[in-house]
Amino acid sequence: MGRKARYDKKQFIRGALKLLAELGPAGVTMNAVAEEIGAPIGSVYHRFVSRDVLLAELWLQVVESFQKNFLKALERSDGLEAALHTPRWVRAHPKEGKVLLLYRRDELSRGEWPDDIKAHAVKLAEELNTGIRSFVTQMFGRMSRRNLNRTVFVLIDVPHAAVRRYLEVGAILPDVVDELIRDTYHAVYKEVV
Amino acid sequence: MGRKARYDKKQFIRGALKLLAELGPAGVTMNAVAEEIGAPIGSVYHRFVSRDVLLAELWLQVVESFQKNFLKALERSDGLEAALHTPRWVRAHPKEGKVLLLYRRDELSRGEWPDDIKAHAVKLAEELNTGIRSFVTQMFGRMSRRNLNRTVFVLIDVPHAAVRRYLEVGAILPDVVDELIRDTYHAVYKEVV
DNA sequence: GACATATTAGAATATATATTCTAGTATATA
DNA sequence: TATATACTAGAATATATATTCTAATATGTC
Repeated sequence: MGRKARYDKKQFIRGALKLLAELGPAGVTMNAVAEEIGAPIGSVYHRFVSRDVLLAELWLQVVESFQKNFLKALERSDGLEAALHTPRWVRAHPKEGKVLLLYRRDELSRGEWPDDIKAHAVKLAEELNTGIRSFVTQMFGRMSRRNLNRTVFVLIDVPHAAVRRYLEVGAILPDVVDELIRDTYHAVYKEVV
Repeated sequence: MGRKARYDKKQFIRGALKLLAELGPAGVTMNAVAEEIGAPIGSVYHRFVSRDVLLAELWLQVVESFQKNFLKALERSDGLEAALHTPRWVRAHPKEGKVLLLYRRDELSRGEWPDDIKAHAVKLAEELNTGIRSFVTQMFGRMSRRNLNRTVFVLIDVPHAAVRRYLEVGAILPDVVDELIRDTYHAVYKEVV
């Protein structure tokens, strides 16, 4: 019932993603998003309550994309694969990579989120959390704050740090990145592996 | 010649630093800066051409503060000390730490910088660059892109990554941070040290 | 003490964007 | 074919902040 839609959420999010990767947060104005896909601004607001929510959905989509295979590697107890997932994912998804690694969530979307979006965020956070915790238990035999810290560092923080520098200047990720991540992985897990 | 100043640059920068660390970039409005130190907004503009320039000067001051002892450690060819400088400096300068590690320069100050500020930035960048390069030469016997990459990773990227997570949530830096930085250092430099 | 001027004061203005609002359009359903 | 309504359209509005502007004020110099 009612007229057929010419533009849907996906298109607006794709447009916003492009603008965000190319111009940064300030470039993602509602007019720019509309223009990017040739829609009137009214149609953007027909889909998203606010810019804040549009960016929130974009953010969650990016996080979900990143986490998907990262968690799969963890489930296989393949820590090294999980650590190397970051550069690989970034190579395959350059725009998403920029969003995840160059901006902070609260820089993109600051207001209160609607319940469904908040729920989605909680779900993703919990998935990541339990994924890492069960990996730690597998890996070390038991959970401890220290082991958790080391794992988060090796599987997430270091890979992100290794990649970020290149994304900032828009350079292609060299292979050294993977090499460094690998070295760090073995160093920090030396007692275990 | 003229009346005595009641407010100087330093005070405004200090005020902006506090706001930035507490509220993020959006909290650093010109009115807020003025209010922070009880000055009229006209006096802020009397000292700084624009918000952009105020933030540029703040940024350079923070970078300079960070680099000072970092470079000293490098000059002593003390790579480990240089790597550990990040968590130590952040503990000693929490507000500056947040600014340097949580925000990107172009997020704070986007416009064209006046010549003197640009010159200052170039000077700092060159100092860091030559400091690292001469350290690499000392350390490895010769300069190479690969050795430079490894060094930047170990001395800067990894320490920053280890610290960032805690700054984001306003937590005190635990000792694990130093431990992890140390482990990574030895791992990546294993052929050398 | 008078003058020149660096500085304080803060109200007024400019500008950029998010958001709202009203009108028109196309399609599913009856 | 009539009707309800999801959607398109984009002009008008609201709002937040940076910036400008004009008028005082105090202090060093003559």
